[in-house]
Amino acid sequence: MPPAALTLPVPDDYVLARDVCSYGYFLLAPNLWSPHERRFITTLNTSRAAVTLTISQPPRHTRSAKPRSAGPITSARELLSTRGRPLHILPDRPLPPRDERLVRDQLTRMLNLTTTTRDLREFHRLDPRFKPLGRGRLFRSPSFFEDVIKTVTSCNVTWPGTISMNTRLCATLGRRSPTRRHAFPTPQALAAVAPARLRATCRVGYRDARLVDLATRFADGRVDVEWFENPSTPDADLRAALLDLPGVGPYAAHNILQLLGRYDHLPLDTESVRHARNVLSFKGTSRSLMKRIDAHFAPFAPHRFRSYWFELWNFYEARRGHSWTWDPATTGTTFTAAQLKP
DNA sequence: GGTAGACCTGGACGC
DNA sequence: GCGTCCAGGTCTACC
Repeated sequence: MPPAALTLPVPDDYVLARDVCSYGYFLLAPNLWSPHERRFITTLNTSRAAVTLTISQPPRHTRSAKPRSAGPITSARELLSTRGRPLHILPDRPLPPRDERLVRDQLTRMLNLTTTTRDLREFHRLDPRFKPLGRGRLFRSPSFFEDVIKTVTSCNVTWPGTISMNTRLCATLGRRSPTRRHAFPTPQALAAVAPARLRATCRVGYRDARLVDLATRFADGRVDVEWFENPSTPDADLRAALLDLPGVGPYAAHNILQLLGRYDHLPLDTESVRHARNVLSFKGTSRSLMKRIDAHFAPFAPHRFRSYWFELWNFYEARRGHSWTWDPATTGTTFTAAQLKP
C-alpha cells in the first residue's frame, strides 16, 4: 500500500516557495528545493529511521493535490496564489502515529510556522520594504542541533565548501530513507565518529574535533535544547551559552540566535563588510564598517536581523533572480560575495 | 581589551 | 598537472 499523504495547516500568510527560499540553509543537504516542480524535498530523522518528504503547496482550484510540473514561478501574483494554503506532504514510507508527530514537529520548526502573523505585521511596520512580498519568515533546520552544526560548517569557508561538508555529513553519517536519500546525522551518530575519520570523509578540516565535541555535548545532554529553544530565556544568557560552545564565536552565536528566532543581533562577517561598501557606500576599515553597519540597523530593533538579511537577499536576487527560481546545482552554489563581484 | 598568526579546504590562476 | 595564492571565522598566545 502506498504511504498516505499528510496535510499540514499553515498560517494565513504562509507561502512555501517564498518562505523556504529565505535563508541559505535551504540549499544545504538534506534539503532540496526544486524550482521547476515548485516543491521542497527533505529527509528527516524519526524514531528509528529516516523518511523523505516531498512537500508542495497546491493553489486553490487545483483538482489534484499532486504536485504539478509547472516551471519556475515568474510573478508575484503567481507566488502569492498559494498563500495560506495547507501543505501537501508525501512521505516515502508509511508513518506510524509517533513518527507522524515527529515529522509535523520538525516541519513546524523548519518552516517557522510558529512565527505569528502579528509578529510579521510588527516587522513590516518597522520596515515596510518587505511588506509587498510578505517577507519575514526565515527558513531553518528541523532541530537546534542541525542549525548549530550547519552554522559551524559555514564559518571560515566559502559557500561551496559549506555545501560540500553538509552533503558529505549526510551521505556518510545520515540514516537512509527508502528512496535512498540521507537525513542529517543525529548527535549520537556524529559523536561516535573519530575526528580524523570525520576530517578524511567529510573534508571538515580543523573543525573535526570541534564538531565531534559539539555532537557529544548534545548527545549526553550537556546542551539543554529546551532551555535554548525556550522563548523566556534571555537573549544575553543565550548568547553567553552559545559562545561557550566549541567552534562558536561572535558571528556564529549571532547567527544561531536568529535561527532561534532572536532577531536583535547581527552576524557580521566579510559579507557584511562587502554590503557596507558596495550597497550602503560606507567607507573605512573592516572593523569600523562592522560597527557602523551594526548601528545602521538599530532603528529596526528588535527585528534588526530581518531587515539586514532581506536587504542582503535583495542584493543576491537582483543578480541571480528570485531565490525560488534558483537551481540548487548551479545558481545555488554561487550566491555569496566572492561570486557576486561585479 | 586588542591583535597576530595558525588552523584547513577548494577554487582561481600562472606556468 | 603542479605549485602558489587567497578567502573564510575561531582560537590561542601574547602584549
